[in-house]
Amino acid sequence: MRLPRTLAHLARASSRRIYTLSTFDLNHKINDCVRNGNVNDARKLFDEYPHWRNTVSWNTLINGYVKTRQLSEAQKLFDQMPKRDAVSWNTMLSGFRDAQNPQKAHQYFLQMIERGSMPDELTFAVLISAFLDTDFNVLIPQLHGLVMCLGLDLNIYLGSALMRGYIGLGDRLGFRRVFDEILVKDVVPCNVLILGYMEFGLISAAKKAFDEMPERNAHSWSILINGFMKNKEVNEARVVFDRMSEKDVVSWTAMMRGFVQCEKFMEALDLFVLMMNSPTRPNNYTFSSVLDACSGCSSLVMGNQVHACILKFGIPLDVVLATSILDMYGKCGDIDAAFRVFQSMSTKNLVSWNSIIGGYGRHGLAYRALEEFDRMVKNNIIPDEISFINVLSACVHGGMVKEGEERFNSMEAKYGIKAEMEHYSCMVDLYGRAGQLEKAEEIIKVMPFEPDVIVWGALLGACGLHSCLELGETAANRICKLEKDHPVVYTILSKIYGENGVRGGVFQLGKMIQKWRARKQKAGSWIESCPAAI
DNA sequence: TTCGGGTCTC
Repeated sequence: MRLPRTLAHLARASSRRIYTLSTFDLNHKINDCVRNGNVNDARKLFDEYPHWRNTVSWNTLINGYVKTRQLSEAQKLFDQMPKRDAVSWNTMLSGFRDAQNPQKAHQYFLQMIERGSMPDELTFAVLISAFLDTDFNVLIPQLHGLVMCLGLDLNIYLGSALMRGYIGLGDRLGFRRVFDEILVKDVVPCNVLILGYMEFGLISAAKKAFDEMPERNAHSWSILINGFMKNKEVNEARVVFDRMSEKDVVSWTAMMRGFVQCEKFMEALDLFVLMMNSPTRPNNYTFSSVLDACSGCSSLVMGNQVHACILKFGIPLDVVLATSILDMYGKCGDIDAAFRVFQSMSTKNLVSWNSIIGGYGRHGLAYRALEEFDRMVKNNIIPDEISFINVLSACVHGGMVKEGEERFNSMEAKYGIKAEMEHYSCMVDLYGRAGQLEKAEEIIKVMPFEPDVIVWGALLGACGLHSCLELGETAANRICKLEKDHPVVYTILSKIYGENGVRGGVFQLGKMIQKWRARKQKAGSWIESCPAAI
């Protein structure tokens, strides 16, 4: 028997109704899983109901993979999608941005246009943020032009990203023009305005912008503090910090970090103690800065306490924090502890290896430093210019001239790394200390830059060590031309004059010291802090 | 369903 016509209609209508409801439900459920970080559950739902999927389901799941850093899974899904919209492309772009892969972001953007998807404001916001601080940042003004051609709005997302783009390019006018052209502003572009002014050293403009803000949030205060610190205005930063009614972990950390950057290590540690007595709890960022402060004043006692504190708080030891700890031990004189931390790390990156190599070098264990360098290369980590600074200075302290020479020559030949001023000054130091002063002089002659104070200082130091009068005077003269009133110059020169029996020279130097009111430079050591730690 | 601004290691 056939169903009456009206009933059949009803059945079809209700099945359609169920169909749309279920797609809505499915997407909500997938989104809930993704928000809770359960991508696998989201995937199960996605696989279970293939007929209910629409583009939103695909996009949501792709976003789940992107957010959990499973880019290859995201890419697989993206390739299988029957129909991609701007959201799909934007999601992939944000994944490449988070993975710091501007090439891929660029490539996908071109594909997006080729395949006829229309980019929107967010596409450009994400793309610009992917290009920030990379070689691709030269494309940002072109993207800006494209935004204008397409007639897109300069909304708060796109506007803030563009402002940051121009800040990165050092384009003060472009940055300011974009701010003025943002149609409806909220607190974020105003914060970026302060950030930019501070970056360009326009402190009073930044202050004015801060004072005139219609509303402020935690970011505004931290940006201001950071800006003052960047411009070495420590006192101004402190005034702002003290004015803050609700200090959060970021503002505390920014303040400590600033003290460390201005080499005010004790102030940083004092602030840490204050923070521990406040309701705010430190995080891994805080501890990185505090450990840096411990290294700065070579206080193993404090360093040990901070390490214990990290364990007590149960802060997860990621690569960055573990590296900070090992670096602290290396700089505070406990190289064994540094190596234990290094060995215990399940993932090590280039910075971790550089840290341990630097630690061994600093302790005069040049062989160990070179061993670790070779072990690093074997582990498929490609050395950078800092690896070589550490390796070469290890050779300097270990007096390993031949090894140092070999490593220096391998830099460009093997790894394509151009030697910088620091590498050349290591070589001058290396030859100089070994008494090969002609070779040291030769390095200065062949280096492709105008030698700086450190290079001449290395040569002068070597001349002091080997009582070389003529070359010592040359080096001292060059240093005085570059930087007046350098106390070490007088100390070493008077030693050279004394040992060469040039009494007139000693007398003249005495007068010069009086004239410049130069004092013998103070020396520092971590030895005094060791016994307390044992 | 994609979303901007503040603190991290050599």
